[in-house]
Amino acid sequence: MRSRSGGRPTLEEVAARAGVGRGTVSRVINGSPRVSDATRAAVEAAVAELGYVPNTAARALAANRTDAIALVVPEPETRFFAEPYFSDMLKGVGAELSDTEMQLLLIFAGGDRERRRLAQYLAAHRVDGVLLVSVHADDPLPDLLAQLEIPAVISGPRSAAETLTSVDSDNYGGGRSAVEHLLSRGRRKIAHITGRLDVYGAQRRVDGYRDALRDAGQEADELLIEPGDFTEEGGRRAMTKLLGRRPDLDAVFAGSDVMAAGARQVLREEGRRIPDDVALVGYDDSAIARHMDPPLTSVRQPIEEMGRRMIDLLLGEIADRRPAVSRDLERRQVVLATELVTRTSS
Amino acid sequence: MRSRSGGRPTLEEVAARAGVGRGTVSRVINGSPRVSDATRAAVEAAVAELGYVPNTAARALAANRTDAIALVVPEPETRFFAEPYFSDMLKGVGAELSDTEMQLLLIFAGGDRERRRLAQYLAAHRVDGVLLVSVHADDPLPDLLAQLEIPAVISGPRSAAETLTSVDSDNYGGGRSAVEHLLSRGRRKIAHITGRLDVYGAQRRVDGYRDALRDAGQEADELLIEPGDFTEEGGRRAMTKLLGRRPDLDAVFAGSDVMAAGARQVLREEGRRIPDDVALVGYDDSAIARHMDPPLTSVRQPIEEMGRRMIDLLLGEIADRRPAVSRDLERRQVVLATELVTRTSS
DNA sequence: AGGTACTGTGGGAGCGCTCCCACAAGTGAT
DNA sequence: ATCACTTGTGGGAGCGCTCCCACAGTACCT
Repeated sequence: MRSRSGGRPTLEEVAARAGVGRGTVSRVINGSPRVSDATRAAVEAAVAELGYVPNTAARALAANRTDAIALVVPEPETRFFAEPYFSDMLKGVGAELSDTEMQLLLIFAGGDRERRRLAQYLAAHRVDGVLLVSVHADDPLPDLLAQLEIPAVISGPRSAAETLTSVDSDNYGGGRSAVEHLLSRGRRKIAHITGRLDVYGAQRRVDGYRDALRDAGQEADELLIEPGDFTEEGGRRAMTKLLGRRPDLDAVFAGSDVMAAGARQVLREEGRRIPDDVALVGYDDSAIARHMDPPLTSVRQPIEEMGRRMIDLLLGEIADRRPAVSRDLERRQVVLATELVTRTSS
Repeated sequence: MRSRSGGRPTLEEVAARAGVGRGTVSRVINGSPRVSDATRAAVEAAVAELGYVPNTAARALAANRTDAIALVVPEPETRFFAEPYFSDMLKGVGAELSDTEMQLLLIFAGGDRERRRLAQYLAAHRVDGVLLVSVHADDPLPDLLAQLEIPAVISGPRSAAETLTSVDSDNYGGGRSAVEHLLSRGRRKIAHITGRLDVYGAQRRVDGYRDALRDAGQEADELLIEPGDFTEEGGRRAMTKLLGRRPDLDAVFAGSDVMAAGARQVLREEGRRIPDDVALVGYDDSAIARHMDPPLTSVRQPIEEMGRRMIDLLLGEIADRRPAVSRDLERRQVVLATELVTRTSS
């Protein structure tokens, strides 16, 4: 029961089979309401009998869309797998996309070469939209996307003046809550190991740290702030420096769980007990936090939820752009609340 | 300097600009040798001036190919991120693909729902070929691919009678080498925690284990063999059973590092020293093996290399099929050597 | 009765390529 | 000079859809 030339059945063949025109079949396939029930049933029967599956290439050509979006990770694969952040986000993205026709592509653009390939790829408009995660302040990718007029949503704005639609967690509030928690536990000399400061979110956590101290009538002591780089080794280095400068510190707020793990090692080596001598708070509430000894108090970001919201917004942008509708510039910056998960390290 | 209607430039426009015909531009774009140097230069100049990028959809429609291949993972995302196996394979795949026009899609098909979506996807011929990893014995996916006549390469054949092109590491040899190593260290009561036995590779490791013992004049003791499931918890369970049945065992060969980690915990709890009382050997040589205490002797599989070979073979199959050339059925089952990495656990 | 509106349908035009046939021009043997 | 190739080139046809215009049919107003 195969069609002409042994190939896959076409719209036209379905139309012939159902005794209707091409347009009608197209309408049924695309769920247009302007089809009578009887006709719809006839077409659906023909589709089933022939095992018809639309030709995506033809559709893409005619409709000028691809029904695909890309999750672009401007990091090497290794990093992607190492950080649970991405896995959680992917879960949210996948979930939100699962009742859609959209196909998700995962594109790594760590090196220069991959960068160039990606630029070509985007220039060819091979995707309808882009999800951008983990972007640094000076990354030109967002501007390229804007120039190509490709709908895009960024996770973590590059700055307060981000022009792209973005979804973020409340890094400022997260930083505040960590410090407020430590203050409430009676800590007074609270150090902060920051993330990479060219990441806006890390910057905001520092702001939260500062303001929480200020609101408690305590000006931040610059010697208690040491920049890290989100790695374990960076956490170790920062902790060592902090202990050298302020041996009397009684708490550490690290900008990520991984850095907290590094800090913990140094504290142990120096004979400081956690939390008795020094309280420790991390950020991300990743698996590391739960398995650390002692279990780590950490600021949880709703990463999966962020993934879902990003898809929401992106699909919205894509839909908006289709009939060249006016775009509302409000509510393009979504910020989700964080939550402090208290464990025995503080 | 943009083309008609503000859209992207088309082949036709490039042709006009270069003062040649459409066919000629197409030949240049596709690297046909049948173009004079002067013409080629003119076309390339026009392409550069207009910033021409071919429309993939149109090409796909006209040429009946997609220039995309899928890496299908019949597991939930979680598993994918948890096991370093996938990350290494992806690295090899990416590397081998990087000087190609092929786009790689990553598709997870853990649940039933995803399965059905994937089937639709494949039926629509949205990829030119498929890479299949981690397939169980009773998985219908390979047959679906065969039926749809989609080129595919499988990592780890389903059985000795695998019909699909496959790339595998020498599981049999790996199992042998682990046991031979333990024998050479003077161990005589060597237990084996197997992987999931519906995975052909796990089965083969058992075969290697058995044959190595037999060749040493020692028949395998069935009470020393306990099936696991590749998880840490499974390793614990199996180890507990083995110790119960054969408290005098002096070595354990685990079918994966993760299971070895589980076994190690139980051995510790039972007060057995590693390697003094019980020698331990794992499989995969993953990060776990290096970081274990004591560092774990393990059988290394060249996973990245496997990824590269899979792409090689797949691209070959795709190319072969294009002009309906006869296919050679030899060398369709590639087996790569494993290597025992000796550390202090044995 | 005529008008106006809406609903459902058919099919032409066209999306931007590749494939392939036709053909001009050049090359070398006869 | 003729023929037979080869090389380089132009452009028609067609890939399988979507978009949209045209139009028949029906419904409901004047």
